[in-house]
Amino acid sequence: MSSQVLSGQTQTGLLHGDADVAWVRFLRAHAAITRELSARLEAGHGLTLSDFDVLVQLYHAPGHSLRRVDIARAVLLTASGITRLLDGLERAGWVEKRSCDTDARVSYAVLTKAGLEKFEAARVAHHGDIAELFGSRFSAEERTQIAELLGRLPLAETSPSCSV
Amino acid sequence: MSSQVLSGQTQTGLLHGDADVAWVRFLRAHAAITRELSARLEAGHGLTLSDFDVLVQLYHAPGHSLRRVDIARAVLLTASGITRLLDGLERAGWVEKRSCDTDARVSYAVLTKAGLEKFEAARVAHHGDIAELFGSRFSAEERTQIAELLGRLPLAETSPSCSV
DNA sequence: GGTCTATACTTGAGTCGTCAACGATCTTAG
DNA sequence: CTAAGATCGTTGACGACTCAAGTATAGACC
Repeated sequence: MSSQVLSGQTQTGLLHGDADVAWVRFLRAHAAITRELSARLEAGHGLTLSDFDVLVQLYHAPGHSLRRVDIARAVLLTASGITRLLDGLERAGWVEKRSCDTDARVSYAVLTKAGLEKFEAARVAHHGDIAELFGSRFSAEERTQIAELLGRLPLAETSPSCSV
Repeated sequence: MSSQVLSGQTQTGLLHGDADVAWVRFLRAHAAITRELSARLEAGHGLTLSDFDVLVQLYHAPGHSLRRVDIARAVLLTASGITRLLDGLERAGWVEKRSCDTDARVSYAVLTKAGLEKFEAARVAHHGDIAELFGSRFSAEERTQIAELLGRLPLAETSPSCSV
C-alpha cells in the first residue's frame, strides 16, 4: 500500500514508489474483480473462474481435446490442481477422459456435447461481466495498450501450446 | 482466452476481443507474478503475501494499530479471513490484540516490536522482488500510467479509511 | 428502560489450490 | 536389452480463504 505516505513523489524514478502503487492497484483490482466475476459465474452457471478458463482452452483446442499437462500450462495451475478441477467437470458430465493410443501416460480431457453447450451458455454472460467490470473502464486504445503492457510480464514458462 | 482465433482483429472496437485479451493477460500475469512473489516471500521470511499486506497496513497506521474490520477492508479480505490471518501473526509474536475502551466489540491489531522489525526486514527484499518482476518491465511513465488505468477499476466498497 | 437493527468479531464446515511423494510409462544410451 | 532419467498423472496432507451462522456489543427510537 504505502500510498498514504507516497503521494506526491511519483515520477522521481529512483524510489520504488511508482512500482508499488501500480503493483498494489494491480493486486487490489484483481481481488475485487475476480471476487465479483466469480460470484456471478458461480451463481449463474455453477462454474469457477478456473473451470471456465479450462473450458475455454478445451473449446478452442482441436477436437475440443487437450492433454492435462497442456491445460495446466495454459491456465497456470499445477498438474494436481488440474486433476482435481477436471474431476469436478467430469462428475458434472462436461468433460470426458480419453486415453492416448501412442502414449499410455497421457490422458486427454475432451469436451462433451453437454460441456460445449454449458460453455457457450456461460460464455455470453461471462464476457458481458468482463466487459462491464473491466473493459468498459477503458477505451479501445487503452485496452490494447493494457494488453501490450501486461504482455511484457513474465508468464512463467509458457509452453508453445499456450496462445496468450 | 480466444486469442488463437482473435489475433488480427484487435481495434474493431465492437467485439469483446480487446477486453478479453487484456483481461486474460491480467489474470495470467497475476497468477504468474504472485506465485513467484509469494514463493520468495515465504522462503525468505515465512510470510504470505496477505501477511505482508496486513503488516504494511499496520506499519503505516497511526500507533501501528488498526481495527480488524479496517484491515479487512483495506486488503480486501473477509472479516473471518482476517481473524485467521492475525491468528497466525499473533502466534508468531508479530502482532498483539488490544481491546478498545470505547467500544467493547472492536479489538485492535497492534504491531509488536518484533513485528515491526520483521516487516522492515521483509520489506526490502519484497520491494526488490516487486521491482524485478513487475516494475522493471516498465518505464516510470508507463508505471504511473498503469497505476492510473488500474485505479479506474472497481475496488468493491472501498471504505474511507482505505488509501488506495 | 426495552426492543430493534446494525456492527465487530469468531467459529465450523467446506472449497480450491499447493507441495511432496508415488506409480506408471516413455526415451535414451550404453 | 536393460538401466537411468525424464514426463504424465494421481493421491494425501495441508494451507488460505470463503460463507453461513452465532455471540456480543452499540446505538436509536418508542
